[in-house]
Amino acid sequence: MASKTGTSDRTHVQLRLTVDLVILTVRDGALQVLLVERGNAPFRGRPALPGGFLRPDEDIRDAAVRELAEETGLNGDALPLRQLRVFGRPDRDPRGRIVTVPYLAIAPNLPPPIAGSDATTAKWWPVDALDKDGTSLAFDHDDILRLAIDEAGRELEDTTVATAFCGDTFTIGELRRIYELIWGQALDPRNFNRKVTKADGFLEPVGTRPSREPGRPAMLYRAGPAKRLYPPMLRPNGSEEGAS
Amino acid sequence: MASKTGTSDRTHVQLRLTVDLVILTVRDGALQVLLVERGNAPFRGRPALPGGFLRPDEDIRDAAVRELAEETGLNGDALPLRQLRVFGRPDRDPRGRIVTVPYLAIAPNLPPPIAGSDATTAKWWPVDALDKDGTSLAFDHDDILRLAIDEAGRELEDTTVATAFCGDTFTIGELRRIYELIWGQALDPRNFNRKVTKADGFLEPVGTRPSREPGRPAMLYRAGPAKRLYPPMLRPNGSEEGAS
DNA sequence: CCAAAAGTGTTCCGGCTACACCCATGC
DNA sequence: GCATGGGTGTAGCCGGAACACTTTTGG
Repeated sequence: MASKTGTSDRTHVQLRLTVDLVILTVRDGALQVLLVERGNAPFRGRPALPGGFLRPDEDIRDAAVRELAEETGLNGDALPLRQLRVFGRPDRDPRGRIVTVPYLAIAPNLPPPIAGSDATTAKWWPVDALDKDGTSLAFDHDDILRLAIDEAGRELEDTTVATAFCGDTFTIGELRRIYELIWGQALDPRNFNRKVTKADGFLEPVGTRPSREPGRPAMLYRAGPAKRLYPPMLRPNGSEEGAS
Repeated sequence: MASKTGTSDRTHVQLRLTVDLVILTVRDGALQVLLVERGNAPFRGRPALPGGFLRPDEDIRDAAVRELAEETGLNGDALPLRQLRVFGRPDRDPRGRIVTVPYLAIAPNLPPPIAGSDATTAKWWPVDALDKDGTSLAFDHDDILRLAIDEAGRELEDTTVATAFCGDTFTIGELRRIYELIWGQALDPRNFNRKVTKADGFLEPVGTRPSREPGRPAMLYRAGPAKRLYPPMLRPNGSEEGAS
C-alpha cells in the first residue's frame, strides 16, 4: 500500500465514511424495505436508507450493528448482516467526499412502527410501490437498494437466510412465498416442498398449524442449524432476476 | 443516512481511503500474486499488495485502474476487476484510520519484471510459498489475499474469467490447470474437455498447437464472447476450498 | 359438493461421473 | 514399443421439472 507515497504527500483525500443499512422484510405479501425520512438538507424530506457516520475507533461492522439496533431494536449480531460493495462516487453527497459501506440485513416481519429509536420517522415501504410511483431515494440509495435486492436473491440460492424472513415457526408455503417474492417468479409448490424438507439441516418440524383458511393444515417448521444450502436452490429461469 | 446527526456533529471520523490490488496470475505452474516491497514505515521491507491512496475527486474504481496501470502497465478497463469487501479495523494501519477497498484482478502470464512503474520492487510471489515459509504481508494483507483467492475460486464456477489467466490462445489442458491450481484439486481431463467445449460462447477454436511434448497435439482456442457460465462449473467436492 | 392449500408418487430428461477406448506425438 | 497427453463414447446415477393424485380443511 502506497510504499512510494510518503505520509507527507497530501494529494490524497480526507473523507468521511458512513454505513447504510438495507433492511428487508416481507409484510402483507410484499417485499418491504425500512426507510427513514431525512430531516436535514440535503434531500430533506426524502426517504433514505437508515445509516450514519462511522465513529472514531469503531469497527465498520460494529457501526452497522449499532445503527441497526438504533433504528429497529434488532440485534445485528444475531441477524444475517452482509457487507455489500462500497459506493463512493465523488459527487454522491453534496456535503463533501463521503463513501458509504452498505450492509444487507434480512429481518422477520417486525412490529410496524419500530419504536424506541431516535429515527421516529422510520417506516416500511413496499419495494415495488417505490418503483411504481417513481419515488426516488436520497443520494444514490436507489442503486444501493437495487444491488441489495439482487444480492438477497442470490443469497437465497445457496444459503438458508430465507428463514430469517419468517418468524420462529412457519409453514413451507410461507417460506415459498419469500422465495417467490424476492425472485419475482412462481415456484412449483410440490417440488419446493420436497426440496426444502430433504435439504439437511434446513428445516425442523415442530407440529401442525390449525388452518384458518380453506385447505389442508400445514406442518410447522423452525429454522434448522444449516447455514449453507447444498445443492443450491435453483431458479426456474437459469439466472438473472427482475425483482420488480 | 444520518438524518439525525447534523453535519455540525463531529463525533464521526475523518479518515483516509486506499485501494489495494490483488493481482493474480499463473506462472510456472503455480498461482502467483504481485507484491511490492514497502519502502517506508510501517512494515518497511515487508511485502505488501500494490495500492495507494484515493485522490480527491477520483472514483474508487478509477483509483484501482490507475494503480493497476502504474504497477503493471495493464489496462484495468479491459481486465476483470472486482471490488471485494472493505477492510477497516481501526488498528489495521498504525498511521491512523485508513480503510482500504481491495480489488481482485486476474491477469495472464505477464513479463516478469513489470517495468515502467515507480514500484520497481514489484515481484511475483507464488502463493503457496508464502504459506510454506511463513512469510506474512504488511497490514492485514494476508487476510485480503486469502479472501481474494477464495473469491477467485468462486468466480471460476460461474464466469469465464479463467481465460483471463491464459494468453490470447491456449489449450484446454492449460485452462484446466488454471482451475486445478485455484481450486486446489484435480479434475477429470476428459469430462472437463467436454464441458468447456460445449459451454456456449466460452471457447472458440483457432487451430492446432504443434506439440513440443510427448502426447497428441492439442487444439488451440481463444476466449469466446460469453462472460457468464451456465450451467456453472462444479467442483468435485460440493463446496469449500483450501487454496493452500 | 366444491374450491383451495398441503403433501406424495411417478415419469421424464439433462447433466455429471466414471471409465473404456482411440489418437497422435516424442523418445 | 511405450509413455504421455488429447480427445470421444457410453452407461449409470442423481436431481430437477412436470404433473397426476390423495389429503384435509372452509364454505
